[in-house]
Amino acid sequence: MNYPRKVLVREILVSKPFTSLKELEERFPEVSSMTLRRDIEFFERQGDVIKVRGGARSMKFITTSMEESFSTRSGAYTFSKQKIAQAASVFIESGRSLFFDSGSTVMQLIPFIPKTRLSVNTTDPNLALELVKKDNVMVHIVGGLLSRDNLSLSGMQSIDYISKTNIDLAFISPSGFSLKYGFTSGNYTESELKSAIVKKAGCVIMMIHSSKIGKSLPYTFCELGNVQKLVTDQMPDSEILDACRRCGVEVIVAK
Amino acid sequence: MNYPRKVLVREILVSKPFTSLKELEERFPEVSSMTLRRDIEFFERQGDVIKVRGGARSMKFITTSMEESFSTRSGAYTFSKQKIAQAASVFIESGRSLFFDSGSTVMQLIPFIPKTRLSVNTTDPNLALELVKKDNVMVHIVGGLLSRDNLSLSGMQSIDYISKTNIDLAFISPSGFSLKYGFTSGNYTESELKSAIVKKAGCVIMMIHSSKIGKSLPYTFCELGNVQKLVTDQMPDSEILDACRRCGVEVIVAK
DNA sequence: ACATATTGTGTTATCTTGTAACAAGAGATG
DNA sequence: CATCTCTTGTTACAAGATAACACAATATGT
Repeated sequence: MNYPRKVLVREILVSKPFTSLKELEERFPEVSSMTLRRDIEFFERQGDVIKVRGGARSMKFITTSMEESFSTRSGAYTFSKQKIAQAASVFIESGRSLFFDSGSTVMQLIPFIPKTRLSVNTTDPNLALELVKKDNVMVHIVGGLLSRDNLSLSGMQSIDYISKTNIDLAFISPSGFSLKYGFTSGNYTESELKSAIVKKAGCVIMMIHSSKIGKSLPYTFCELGNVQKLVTDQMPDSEILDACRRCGVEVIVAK
Repeated sequence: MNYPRKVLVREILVSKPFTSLKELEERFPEVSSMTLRRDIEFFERQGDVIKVRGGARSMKFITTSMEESFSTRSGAYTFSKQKIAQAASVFIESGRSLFFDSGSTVMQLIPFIPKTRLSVNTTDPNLALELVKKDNVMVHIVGGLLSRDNLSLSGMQSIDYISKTNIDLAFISPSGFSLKYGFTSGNYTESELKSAIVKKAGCVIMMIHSSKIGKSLPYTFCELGNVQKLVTDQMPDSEILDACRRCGVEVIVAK
């Protein structure tokens, strides 16, 4: 089975994001366009390309272009999460040791990280893999058990790790916040870890989407009094604002 | 900005691999098909779908179907690496605590892991994220500094982590092996860590592609005498075989 | 409030592209 | 040598995509 044409067609197809049928026709005038269509069909079955009107798009490029947008906008409320991230990012100063919580809100911080020497610790391997692309950041992953639910690390080893790490600034995104229960999480080992981080961090910045304010989950990992900044996307109600004022928590509403 | 239709359209589009325009027309008879086309166009720009003849294909499904083949076939010598992995996998027993080194060779182990309760520690976040999809495995990530070069973890914290972890079986893939220098690596902190792992592991299985035998890199992390098994894809020369026999190393050639 | 942009939508006519079906040629296989 | 399968070419037809314009609804600025 030797199809020199097919091999060449494949090379062309995978070499760039889109190849038009026209292009192939010009490149291979010795065969009919139907044959080239069939070639495209063949490589679609192989999973190399995906047939679109007028030609084919290379899978390789589809996935890489996906990844770019993936890290920035995934899930719900992306726009407001970006705003929150941007507002929170102003507290990042050169040379600091940071902690980044797992989750989509904190993930949005990545594009806003200033180009200065930084050290970041995180419990989120996906976030770490994104972060390592920025070459001004030393990326540390907190060891521990990887949870299947939210792909974040926690457990005994992670607490041990944190106990030996100095953190200037911790960016945490809680699953819920209410005046009654404080900042809460849905997972025991995780809340245990977050709790340890809050204790060690010089400054705790809570990044919380307005939709999570008023909600509470089973495990409280810290009280309002333990944090320094609260960044959200909508002005919280006066009761919460009062409480923040009493506790000395600066409230930042991202616009 | 409230487009109830668009939200619904999106839900339909991303819920399955392919949605035909017809389908959307039936679901939304109140708008023209042109509008639905434009919706598809919109979500194509968003990166949610990709427009094909007759409708749209969901990105989510495209990438997941891609990933299947991605984790298995990536990089050079994939076929022999799979063979090595398969041969090495027979040593995995239920209930054991394993260590998986970073790298493509060890990555190939994943499909061959038996469906029994296992605990795996790894320095490779990508490997961990693959592994966590298998729900019989407890996945632990060794904490530490994430290297930009090979996306693996090492450093002080990782050694600390290993010192507190019991490992029955360690699967390591060295960058080089020669009789003169033993098993070598190109990175100091990594070789330091690998060295610590070899010391702690009950059984060390070296997975090494034939192309790396005879090569040596700057840092030796262990000698032939420290390992129990050596899995490779081609019969090594007699000098190496002799040395293995003297050191009590079982040589497995994957076929 | 008014006038002006902007945006979303519908309609049509036209054109491009894809498909299906059949036929012919080239190797392979008995 | 007959037959089978696989690839390719041809044609006619159907389906889908696009562009251009028109109109309404909503935003925006004064």
